[in-house]
Amino acid sequence: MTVDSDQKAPAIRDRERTRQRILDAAVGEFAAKGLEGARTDHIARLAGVNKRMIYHYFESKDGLFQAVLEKTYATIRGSEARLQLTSRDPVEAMRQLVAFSFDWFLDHPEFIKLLNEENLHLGRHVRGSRSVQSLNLPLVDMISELLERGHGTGQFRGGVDPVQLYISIAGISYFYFSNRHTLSAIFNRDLSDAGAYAARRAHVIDVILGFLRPEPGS
Amino acid sequence: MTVDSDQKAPAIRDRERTRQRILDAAVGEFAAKGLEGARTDHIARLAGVNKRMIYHYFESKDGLFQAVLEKTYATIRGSEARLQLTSRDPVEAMRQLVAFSFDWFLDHPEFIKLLNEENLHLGRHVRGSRSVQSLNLPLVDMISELLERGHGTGQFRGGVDPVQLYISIAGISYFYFSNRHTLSAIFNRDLSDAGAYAARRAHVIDVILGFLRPEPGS
DNA sequence: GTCTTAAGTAACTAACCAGTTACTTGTAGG
DNA sequence: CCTACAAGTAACTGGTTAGTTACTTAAGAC
Repeated sequence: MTVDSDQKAPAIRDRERTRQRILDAAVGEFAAKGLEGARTDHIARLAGVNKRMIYHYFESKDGLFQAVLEKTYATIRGSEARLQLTSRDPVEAMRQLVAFSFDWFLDHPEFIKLLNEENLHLGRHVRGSRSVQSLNLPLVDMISELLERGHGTGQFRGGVDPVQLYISIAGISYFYFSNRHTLSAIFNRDLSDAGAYAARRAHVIDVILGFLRPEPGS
Repeated sequence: MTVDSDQKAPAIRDRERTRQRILDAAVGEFAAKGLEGARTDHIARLAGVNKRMIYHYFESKDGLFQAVLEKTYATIRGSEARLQLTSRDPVEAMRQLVAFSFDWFLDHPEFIKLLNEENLHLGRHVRGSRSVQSLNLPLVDMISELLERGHGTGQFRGGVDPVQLYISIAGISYFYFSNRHTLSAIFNRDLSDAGAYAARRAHVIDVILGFLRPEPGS
């Protein structure tokens, strides 16, 4: 009877690996089914791990969901921090920033699903998380810097609150993706194909840059 | 033994009333707990109706959820149709339209919750609903008319797709409300008080009207 | 080597919940 | 009046599921 016969493979014990496998499986399951819809048995099976391990490492289903949120936030904040706005021109740099935000949602549908779910639950996991709240916000800092510099050169209007603008940049893309299914049904038009994405991307950039144009008088 | 003793009240049989009571209770329950989180027993108890009646009138939990969505959409479409843009000036009228959209989300938090839930489920109830798809879209028509008229007077830029603009107007407000809880945690700032609402409302109007200003050259 | 601790397992349970069954009762039409 | 049918009820069921128990086993410290 060798190790690779039909016997169970010898259990390799690796704290970090097991934790990571559970987390990866949970992201998909929670994004697809929501917090109540997700099944811990299914997550364990996907992760190739005994269900008991979820409770060993994350205490509860809610604990696991919180860990998933923390991981997701850490990932996007990391990418934001690494974002190099290659152009020194504020208008071009802002265009890149808005495009980055749009593309992130396009490439990370699970991010949207998880945030929706968390907000349906009134943000109780995020509120309980030191980790999420301690992450800094690279995009808001970049927006501040660009607004100031662009206003200095006369390319942007003044008096724009960077946090409001951040929410607008995120929201104008986010809503399209998060509500794609109901919007598609209402407009009887598939908003999920490449052509629709390209059109939306161009529009979103137009709106933000159009808004930021300086007042005629100033 | 009179009717108002501790005996059960005589069952009044009223198809429409019972249906309506179930529907009203279900809106609250689904908005608060989501599709999986909602409990049919709880809906029945809230409605003061036997649980069997849910299945009598709506066939299944999913059927009830679909009916709730249909009711919700019918309500907003009705309000949109009754919207009187009092100003003949396109800029003023657009301001009113954007404000209407913002205020609707503010006054109807359940609308946002239900749409989020439906999109988490890939819009399967909306897709199965003839009723939702047959509703026309008064706001899109109004936006079209305003865009055209405003471009004619030189107050608006040209070449704006009314459907894209509709999605932007909705999204820029919607995201703020739907993601209020996570945003509040991230910014460590309460976005749910009256002052925050007023600031957001002003910003949203600014963004849309700022975008719509005509190109300097044209 | 052995011993302690943490990783891992299989089987279980208590609670829950969507949907059903088998029934009673109010009411509108003739 | 009475009867046919729809409205309404109480109690139940079968399947599911988060979380637990009682246990075994790998691996690092000394």
